[in-house]
Amino acid sequence: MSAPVQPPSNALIRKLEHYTRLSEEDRAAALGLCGERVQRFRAKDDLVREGEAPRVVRIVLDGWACRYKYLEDGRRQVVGLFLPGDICDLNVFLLREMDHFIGAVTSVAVAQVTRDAFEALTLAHPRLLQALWWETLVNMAIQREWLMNLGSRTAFERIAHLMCELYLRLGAAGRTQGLSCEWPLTQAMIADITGLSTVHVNRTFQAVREEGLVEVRDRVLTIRDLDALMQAALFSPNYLHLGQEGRHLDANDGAEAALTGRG
Amino acid sequence: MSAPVQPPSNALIRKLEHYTRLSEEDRAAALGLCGERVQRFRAKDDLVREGEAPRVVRIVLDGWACRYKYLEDGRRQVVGLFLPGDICDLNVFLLREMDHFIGAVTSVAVAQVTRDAFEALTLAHPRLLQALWWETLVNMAIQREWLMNLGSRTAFERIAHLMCELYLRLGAAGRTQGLSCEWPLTQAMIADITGLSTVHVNRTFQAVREEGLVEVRDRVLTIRDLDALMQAALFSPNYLHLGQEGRHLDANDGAEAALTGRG
DNA sequence: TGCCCACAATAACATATGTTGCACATCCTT
DNA sequence: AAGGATGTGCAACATATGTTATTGTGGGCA
Repeated sequence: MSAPVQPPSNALIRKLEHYTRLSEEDRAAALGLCGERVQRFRAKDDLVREGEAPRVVRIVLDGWACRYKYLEDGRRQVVGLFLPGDICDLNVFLLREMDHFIGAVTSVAVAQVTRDAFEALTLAHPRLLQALWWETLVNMAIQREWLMNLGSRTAFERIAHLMCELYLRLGAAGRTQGLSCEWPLTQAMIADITGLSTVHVNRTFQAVREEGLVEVRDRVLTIRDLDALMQAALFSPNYLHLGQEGRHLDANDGAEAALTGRG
Repeated sequence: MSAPVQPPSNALIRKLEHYTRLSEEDRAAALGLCGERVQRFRAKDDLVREGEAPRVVRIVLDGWACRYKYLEDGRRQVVGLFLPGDICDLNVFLLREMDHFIGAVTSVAVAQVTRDAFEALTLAHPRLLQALWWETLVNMAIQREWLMNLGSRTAFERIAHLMCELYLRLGAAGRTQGLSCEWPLTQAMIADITGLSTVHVNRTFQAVREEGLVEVRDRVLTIRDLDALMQAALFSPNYLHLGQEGRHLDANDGAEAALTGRG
């Protein structure tokens, strides 16, 4: 119905090629997935609601989304962020009902792949399926690192760590420019991600800026000292599993270069 | 070499049948997986170390294990618990190196399935593979709920929630008796799971007991009032995705009955 | 028998983070 | 131009949780 979105370069493919080199056909197949039933949502709308029966696999083409849950008394926790190229859940349709919400952080475009379409495509392209499995494993690793964040890091470290992670993840999807990337997160949102109060996020966010580590202006984050930021966050990029092979080497791309910095 | 372990009833199969009814052949195939290269570890030994290249899929047959990570300065966080019947990571071998440790909590027996064996078996038994995918999705849901715990719940709620979760997970694996289950966790361990200090775990653990919600003696947890415990924890079992169909209905099994209690 | 070690318990105190409440921009709508 | 919504900044104060240190207990082991 609506015309498929063509992001500057396809974020999913770009990301998957951090894991493996895809053949021309695999790339075409991946592009096919991204062209399935593209739908747009406005910021703050829900793509998926708790209790629904999952029917499709969603791929974020553009914009940011998040997973979140509520406690009975209204406390809200964001338990995951989707950036361009991220897949909401391979094979979700095996579950009877969703245990959480997925909401749009910014306006987003998502491809919605039916079970049949998904199975047909991956059956024909085992290498692509393997790459999607890798994506799943990396997502699980990111969840684990978020547990580290909430369980063991201070407020300052959590916020700095979030910045490092998002910057590198966006870099892997080809969505950074030098040391800058979009930063659409409000402080209330950061509070729900980091498990802090908005007031404390405000205090701490300022501290990160005052240390000269980052700048934020017009919804754009610019990292002033990536090394220092990573150190302050106790950030180690290994959990992102962005290998060396098959990388796009943009002269201009700080995010990818940073990966070699530390083990 | 060593004789395959035969737990009272196979925890993996028992758990998978909460999702789907397996055919005789599927069950035999699952048992085959559990018989692969069985190895035993003593409590506190590591099964897997950070930085290693993952070669096999591990299935916990008996005993408890955990995933954990360190921050550079030594802070430790447990980011997951493996109970009997749990699978360490489907397809881990797609990753170049482990980003965390897996350690034995108690003495454990694990099956170690090579990539080839795994692929051969699941190729022949698509329904089993689907059940294993379900297992993976549930593990991701559990991770999300742990994020809720660390990000949004108080110390009291975290500990109560952990008890509810482990009791129900053990129940799904056929490892509970009435309202009791094994409880091998030291308070230091609980601290690393819940992101609290040992001192505060001690205080809070006592509070949970003094509220009359649970009792612990000789490494056995007995829940005195499951409903009240769940309420105090803001616990909702939906994220465990233990459906109604295909259940083993043991008269004696409080854990399964509890699932119907709330949505 | 005696020593050591792991684990639980407690006390006194320190502090990171939460809460309440308000002020002040900016931006959009009417 | 007014009004509301949304997001940031800030102050004063409250408290949940962390820290350090010590004690007691039981089990394993020489």
